[in-house]
Amino acid sequence: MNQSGMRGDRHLPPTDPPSLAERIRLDMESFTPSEKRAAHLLLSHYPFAGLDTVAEFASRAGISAPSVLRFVTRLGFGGFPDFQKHLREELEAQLLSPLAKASPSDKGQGAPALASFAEAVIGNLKATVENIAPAEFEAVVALLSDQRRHIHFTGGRFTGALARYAESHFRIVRSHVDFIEGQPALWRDRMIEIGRKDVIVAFDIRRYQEDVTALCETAAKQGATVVLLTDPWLSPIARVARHVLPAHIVAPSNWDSSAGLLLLTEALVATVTKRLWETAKPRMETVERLRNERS
Amino acid sequence: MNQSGMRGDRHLPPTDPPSLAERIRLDMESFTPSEKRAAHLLLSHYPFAGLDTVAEFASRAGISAPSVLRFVTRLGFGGFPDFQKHLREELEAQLLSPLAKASPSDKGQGAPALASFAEAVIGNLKATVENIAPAEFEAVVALLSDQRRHIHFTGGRFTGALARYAESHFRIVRSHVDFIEGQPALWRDRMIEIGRKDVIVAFDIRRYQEDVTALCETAAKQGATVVLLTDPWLSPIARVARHVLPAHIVAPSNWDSSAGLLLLTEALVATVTKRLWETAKPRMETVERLRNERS
DNA sequence: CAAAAGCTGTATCAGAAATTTCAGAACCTG
DNA sequence: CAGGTTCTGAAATTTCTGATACAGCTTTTG
Repeated sequence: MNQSGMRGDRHLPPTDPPSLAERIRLDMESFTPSEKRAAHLLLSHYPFAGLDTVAEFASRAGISAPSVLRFVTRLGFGGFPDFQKHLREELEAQLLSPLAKASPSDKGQGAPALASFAEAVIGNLKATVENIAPAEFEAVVALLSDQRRHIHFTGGRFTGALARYAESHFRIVRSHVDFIEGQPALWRDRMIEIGRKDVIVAFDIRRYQEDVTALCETAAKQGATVVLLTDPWLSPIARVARHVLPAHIVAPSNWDSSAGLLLLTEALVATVTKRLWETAKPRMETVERLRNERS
Repeated sequence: MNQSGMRGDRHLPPTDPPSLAERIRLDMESFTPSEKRAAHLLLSHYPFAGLDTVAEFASRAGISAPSVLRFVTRLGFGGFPDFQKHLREELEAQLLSPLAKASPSDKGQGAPALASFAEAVIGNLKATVENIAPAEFEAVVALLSDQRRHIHFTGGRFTGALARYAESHFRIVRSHVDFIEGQPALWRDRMIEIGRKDVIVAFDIRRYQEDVTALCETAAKQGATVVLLTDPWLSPIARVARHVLPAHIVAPSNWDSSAGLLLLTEALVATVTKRLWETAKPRMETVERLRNERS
């Protein structure tokens, strides 16, 4: 009986308002390239991007005005004013309704995976922030803001990318910054130069890598200050580290998430940049100028 | 010259949002009768009543269009468009930061900086997830799960680290994975081998890098499929990209945050790993065994 | 590889919207 | 109640926006 009902309830979204944004996401495939640009712009600043003029919208999206018009026409509106009116009404309805926020549970295949993954990552970030001792964070900032010291970044097979990311930013903010490959053969020789004025910033999460540990132990033995970014179970490097910043890493995946480590890294970059602004600003301008000249 | 502080607009109240509505309430007495009607209409449906046309607003308020114009002029705006723009911006600011109550008070201490930074990053992640088209994400997963294709990762000076991060994971999950340096000299030769069966996954956010764009354009010209992870303003690579995944990147820093890109990367890794589990599992075990043997 | 179809931007136009002008109405003020 | 001031709206004016036609280009298809 009632066959339609059987499959129907699997497709009909239980959520009330068939938001325009949702429709756009679903139809994204059928759009032409420039329509996709318009769609992305609109979704990224939904719905405010659409409340400006056609010219403004087109300019921001990097397409021409007629393309914008064709876009809104394809969405089923009679014209741009119609489109704007819809956005305003939707916005008003949404703003006046009490919750309305947490609804958009998309049905598709990819979305739930992405959404739940994101949720887990966000949980990690919150937990990470709460478990960082302010004094510890501040101490690391002070260390990295000391221009007389040399800063060396290193990491394991996955976290090495984060170390590189950190290095590529700090290299611009201040001098005496470099990256050390994890393989012993690559750093054994350089260890002769590591001393009391050096800082090793190591990234290491579980499946702790022996070569990174060895590097840090050697450096510490020579008097270097070791800063460790790791997981809550603490890499063995913690034994020789002056400062430890742990991040939560568990995600619904076969892999650990490094988002917390990235958060700490970026927060350190941001804070140190502000603290060294007087000297960092001219450096950044110079770098920018050199880049432009080259091209 | 240029004595800061002389500017007239310095009398900003210490309280955060000097909402227009508040000002109108305070100045209500000084309005003329028809201006009061305009003010009441605006406040009763704030701010949506002001987003319509002058004629509409005048009609609803029961006054004439010129009276509306005089009203907004008296409020200090250069014209009706200015007035509307202000309303939109105020609305957007209010809607986008239901969390960001604490304004970026740069007290310099470490912990608040970390907390507010984390809040911004979390906001970015949420916005990123909401603006990703499920079909787009799914399409990319399918592409990266196709074992017959070759996957190449690349990125700019900062995002290159993310590309490496992605590569170091996918390399273990499946075969035919590599990393391409951004510098043209390093990839020109390899381009000869790029064809229809190749997939280029490019990371590129603003200050878009010309060499990465050139790489993708060349690859696309040879028939490769280009996947782009970028910011909401879309790297020029979007022109040749089959799929685009934009991530929000604005943070209270002099630098952009790549957390959204990392989230997408890790979500892709997690999903593809699950999909290829049959073949990925033995691969991962083998990798693990080889690592242990070596040490 | 050629033809067809589709997509996109430039140039242009029509029309609507905001703004100004100005004369009359309402309201004080003495 | 007359003179002056302020306020208001109809109509004229100007600005600017959204819409369209068309041609070049890219991609697809046979």
